[in-house]
Amino acid sequence: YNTVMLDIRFIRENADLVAEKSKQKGYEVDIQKLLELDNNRRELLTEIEQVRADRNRLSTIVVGEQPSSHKIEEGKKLKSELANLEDQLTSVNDEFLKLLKAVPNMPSDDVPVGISEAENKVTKEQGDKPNFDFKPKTHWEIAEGRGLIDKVRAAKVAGSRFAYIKGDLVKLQFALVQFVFDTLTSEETLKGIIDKTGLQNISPKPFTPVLPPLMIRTEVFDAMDRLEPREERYKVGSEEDNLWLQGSAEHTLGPMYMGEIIDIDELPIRLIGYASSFRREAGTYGKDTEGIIRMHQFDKLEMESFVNSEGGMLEHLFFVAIQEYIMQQLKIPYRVLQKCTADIGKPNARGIDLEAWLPGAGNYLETHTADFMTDYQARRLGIRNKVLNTGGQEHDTKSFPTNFVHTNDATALAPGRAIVAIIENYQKPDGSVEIPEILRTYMHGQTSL
RNA sequence: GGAGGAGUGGCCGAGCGGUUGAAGGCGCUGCUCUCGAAAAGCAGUAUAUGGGAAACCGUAUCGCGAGUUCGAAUCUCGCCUCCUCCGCCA
Repeated sequence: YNTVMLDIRFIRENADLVAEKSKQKGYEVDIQKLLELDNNRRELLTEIEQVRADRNRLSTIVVGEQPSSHKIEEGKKLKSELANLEDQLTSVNDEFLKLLKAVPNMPSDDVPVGISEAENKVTKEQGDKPNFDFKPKTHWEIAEGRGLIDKVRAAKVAGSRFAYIKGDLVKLQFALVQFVFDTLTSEETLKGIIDKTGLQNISPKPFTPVLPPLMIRTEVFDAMDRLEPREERYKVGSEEDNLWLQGSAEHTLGPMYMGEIIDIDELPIRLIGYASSFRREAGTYGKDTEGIIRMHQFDKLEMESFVNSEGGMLEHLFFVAIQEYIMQQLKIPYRVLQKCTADIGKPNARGIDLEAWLPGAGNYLETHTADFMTDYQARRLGIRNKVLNTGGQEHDTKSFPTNFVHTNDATALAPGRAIVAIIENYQKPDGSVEIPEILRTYMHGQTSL
C-alpha cells in the first residue's frame, strides 16, 4: 500500500490521476485551474519574498544610528509595493485554497469504483441467522408494544425522529457501553483480536475512554472536512457562538491534537469516545421512519486513532477486526461491505461498513462504519509526528523532521442500532427478548427483557 | 455576568520599537579528557515554506488575526486560552 500524499506537490506531479480519482468519488475538480493558481501563487510569493528581503536589509541598521531620510523614503516605497503584491497574493491564495480543499482524498487502490452505494461490495457474511418457528417481529413492534420506546410523546416534546428510550432498554444500553469500554481498554483482549486476525506488527495499546465536547467550532468542523453538508448539521446558540452540534464523536476527537507535533513513542494514540450525536437527517423524509433506526439524536461509541504514516492501513484493518469481534461477542449475524468510491466520503481513502441482519424487518441494517483518512485530515488539521531516523531512533529533541499522522475513525458500537439488532435476533414467541450472554454480567444476571 | 493578571523555543526564563530566530539556564547530541563513568571544557541543538542536484540562500513564525511604523516579540484593536477574586449555577 502506498501512502497517498495529497498535498499540492502530489497534485502537481499526478494531475491526471487526481482528476480521475476525484471523479470516481463524484467530485468534479478543475485541476488545471488549480495548477494555474499554484503557479501564480508561487510567482507572487517569490516576488514578495524578494521585496521583503530588500526591506529587511534596509531596516537593519547600526544600533544608535538614525536611518537617513533617503532610507525612510526607500522604505516607504517598498512598503507600498509590498502591500500591493500582498493583496494580489491574498486573492490568488484564497482561490487556490478553495480549490485545493475541494480536492477529495484519493481512494485506496482496492476501493471499488462505483457511482452509488448500490455498488458497495459485500466481502463477508458472518454468523448464523436465527431460525424462528413463528413470524419474527420488527424491533418496533416489540419495543413499542412493551413500552420500551415512546416516540409519540417525544414528538410532542421535540418533534419527529426523537424518542424516549425506557426501562430495560436503558439498562441494556449501559450494559453495551460497559462491555465496549471493557473490550477496548483491555490490552489482553486487543492482543487476542490481533492474533486471531493475523495482523502483523500492530500495537495492542489499549484505547483511552473519552467523554468529548458535543459542540464544535465552525473552523474546526471545516478542518475535519465534516462540516459539509451543512444542512445535515445543527447550528447552536447565537451567531457569535460559532458552534455546531457534532454529528459523531469523530468530529471532536479527530481535532483533539490539531496543531501539535506528537512524539513517536506516544503513537498510536487510541481513543474511545462516548457521545450523543446529532443529525438533521435532511432529505430522508419518509425513510427509516419506523422505530429508532434513524434519529436526530443518538448515542455512539466511536474509535479514533492517530498513527504514523506507515501504520494507517493496518490500523484501519484492526478497527474493522474490533468491530467484527464486538458483533461476534454479541452473536449478531452481520455482513461486511467494502464501500465504493461514491460512498466512502470526501476525506476517506477507504471505508468499510458492517451491517447487522434484522430477521423481523428482513433486511440488513448498517451498524458500523470504519473510515481511513490517510494523512488527509491531519494535513488540514496540522497534526504531525516526529519521524524516526535511519537507526530507528527518534531524532534529538530539538531537530527532527516531521510527517503528517494518519487518522482512522470507526464505530465501536452504536447502542441504538445494536439494540434494534438484539431485539430482532433475540426475540421469543411471547414477545420477550433474551439478553446476549456477554451482556448479562453487566445487567446483574438479568437474562431477558 | 463583574474586576484583575498572564500566554516567548522540548522545558524554565530574559527581552517591552532597530543585525533578536530570539540572552541565560535546563535538557538533548557529538567531540575532548578518562580504562570506563561522573565532573569539566568545546561545539551543535525549532518548524514551515520558496529556490537549488547539493552545499546553501531567501521568507514566515514569540497564543491567533488585523493595524500603526522606514522597521514590531516589543505599541494599538479584535479573538482564543489559562489563572485569581466576586456573583450565579449542575
